[in-house]
Amino acid sequence: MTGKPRDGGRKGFTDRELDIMSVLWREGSGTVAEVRDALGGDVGYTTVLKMLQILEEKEAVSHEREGRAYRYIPLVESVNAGGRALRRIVNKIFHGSAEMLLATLVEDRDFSDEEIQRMRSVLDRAERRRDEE
Amino acid sequence: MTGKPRDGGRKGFTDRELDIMSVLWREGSGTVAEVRDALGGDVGYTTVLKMLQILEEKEAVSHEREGRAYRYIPLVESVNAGGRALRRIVNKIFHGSAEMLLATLVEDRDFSDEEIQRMRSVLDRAERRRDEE
DNA sequence: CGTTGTCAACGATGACCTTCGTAGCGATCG
DNA sequence: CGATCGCTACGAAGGTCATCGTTGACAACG
Repeated sequence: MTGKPRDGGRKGFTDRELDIMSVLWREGSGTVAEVRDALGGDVGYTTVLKMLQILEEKEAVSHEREGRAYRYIPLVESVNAGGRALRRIVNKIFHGSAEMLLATLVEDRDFSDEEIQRMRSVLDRAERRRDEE
Repeated sequence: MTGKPRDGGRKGFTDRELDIMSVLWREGSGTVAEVRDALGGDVGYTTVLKMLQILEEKEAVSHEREGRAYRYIPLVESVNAGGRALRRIVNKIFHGSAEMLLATLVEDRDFSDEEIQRMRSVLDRAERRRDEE
């Protein structure tokens, strides 16, 4: 009857936590009020504050004083969080097949030619990187 | 002080739930004992049963009798769950950029030439699908 | 027929998530 | 100066998650 241990660091974000991290990644940093505004203002001020304090306890963000308020700064990088999340999905849902993942992604949404071209370039770069070593 | 409502259907899976759904997707179906074995046997029988009952309550699986036991069958398809999870990630972490997502994916792991070729084919198909309509 | 083993149902437990109410503190306004 | 405002700190409330103990059925073994 243990429940899960508090994630002292490293794993994943819950929905609300991800909402908040998303704002910080996009803006670079944010005070409580700024984050709350970016979320549309439909959550209470103290709720956002509490989430930020919990995220700090998990070492996902830190803060520095700015006037009377705190400015919160992400410590975890979005690319790292994204890599973890993608690994989880490709393993648990697509049985390790990146091809199936990509197929699901492109079928899910209509991408422009430019987007598809850029994705192709990503694959080209990956291949070139492979070849030259 | 509300907490989140129990997800009566549709959204996402928690870690353990995903472990279990992953087994059912891979095997097609499973009894409690089969799922438990597939997970490595390091969780209690009643834990697995309970999770399956919760998943059934969420309408992610159903069951039919098989001898004295129940056989659980996934109702949610992996591709749908994958699509939802990918949308969440691309929006919240990669700010809507599928290119960034793909770049993170291919940098995270070393793919073989065959895998990269297959991913390229996925993009080709997507483009062809776009052109012919 | 009693013991043993497999199985589903139920309830409890402990940790966490998300939401706020309330309080305290300093600055600003009137 | 007193009221108010913006801010952080504290803690509680109600819900989920993940785990399992216990119970009761039922069948198979000896």
